[in-house]
Amino acid sequence: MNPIFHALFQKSRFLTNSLNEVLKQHNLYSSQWTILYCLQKHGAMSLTQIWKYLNIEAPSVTRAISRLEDLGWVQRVDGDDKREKIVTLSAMAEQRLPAITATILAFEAEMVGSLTAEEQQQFLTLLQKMKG
Amino acid sequence: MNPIFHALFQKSRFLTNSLNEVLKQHNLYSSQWTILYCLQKHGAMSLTQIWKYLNIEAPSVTRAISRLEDLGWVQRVDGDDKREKIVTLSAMAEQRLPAITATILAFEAEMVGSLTAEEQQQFLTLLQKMKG
DNA sequence: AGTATTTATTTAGCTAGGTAAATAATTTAG
DNA sequence: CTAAATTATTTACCTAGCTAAATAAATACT
Repeated sequence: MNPIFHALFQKSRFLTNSLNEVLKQHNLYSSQWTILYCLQKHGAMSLTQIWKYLNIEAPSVTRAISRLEDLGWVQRVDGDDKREKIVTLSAMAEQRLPAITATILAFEAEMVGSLTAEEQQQFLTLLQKMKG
Repeated sequence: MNPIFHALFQKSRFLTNSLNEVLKQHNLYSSQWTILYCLQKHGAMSLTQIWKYLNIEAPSVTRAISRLEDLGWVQRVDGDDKREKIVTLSAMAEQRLPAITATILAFEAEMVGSLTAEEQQQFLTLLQKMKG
């Protein structure tokens, strides 16, 4: 396997695992946090808006939202267009998200901390220059 | 989410999906190919050698090997140490792997082709410089 | 207005990773 | 030499992505 791909996949797995480790204290998984963060940033969103924004498929979002709803982090309500479901953060989520965001920011800072700001920018540029 | 992480996860997903697409013509999934490639490169390996080398957990390898065995790509034989199972490529795998490797190399070359050799090296260096 | 097409969501089922715990064989300690 | 600890693999079950197909509502066509 091309060493670039190998390293990229390894790093991706390592980072999600580490993120999950950090999120354990908040009883969350990384993909759940991704959705909560998205809702916090954009306000109420339909499922379609969420999966298009996160660039994952609809069924993955349906499942994640169902779980988050069971756990009390979000609510699903019918939209004016009765086909769509609008997802909103619960009061519990609004209350807890600041602390969670703080731990995430600390984690992210630590992870990329070994790179200078310039190197981080360089890395992003190269990543985006790759095909896809 | 930190844009570096976001971009890295997106790219990782995009690449595995693309790889799966390319491997469809050989009736393989990317993780299966990873193991076949590993065996081709190193010869017979025990399960433990495989999961340590690929840096994934043992149960993931057990499952993948079972599937590959069902499909006739590998055999599992008892080692001298009766606890361990040695995995070897089947004749079918030996016969087909060169063609598969060729399509993979073409795919990889296309994917990183938008970067110069120097940029590729730079990218790898930055990736490895990141924590983990 | 009534039918056909599109769109939003869900369901079912697949690969692919993870942890925790069970089992079986080997090695180590007393 | 036997009991305890370690090691290799497997099993069970979780998240997390995917595709294909089902369902229900809205829109477009004639």
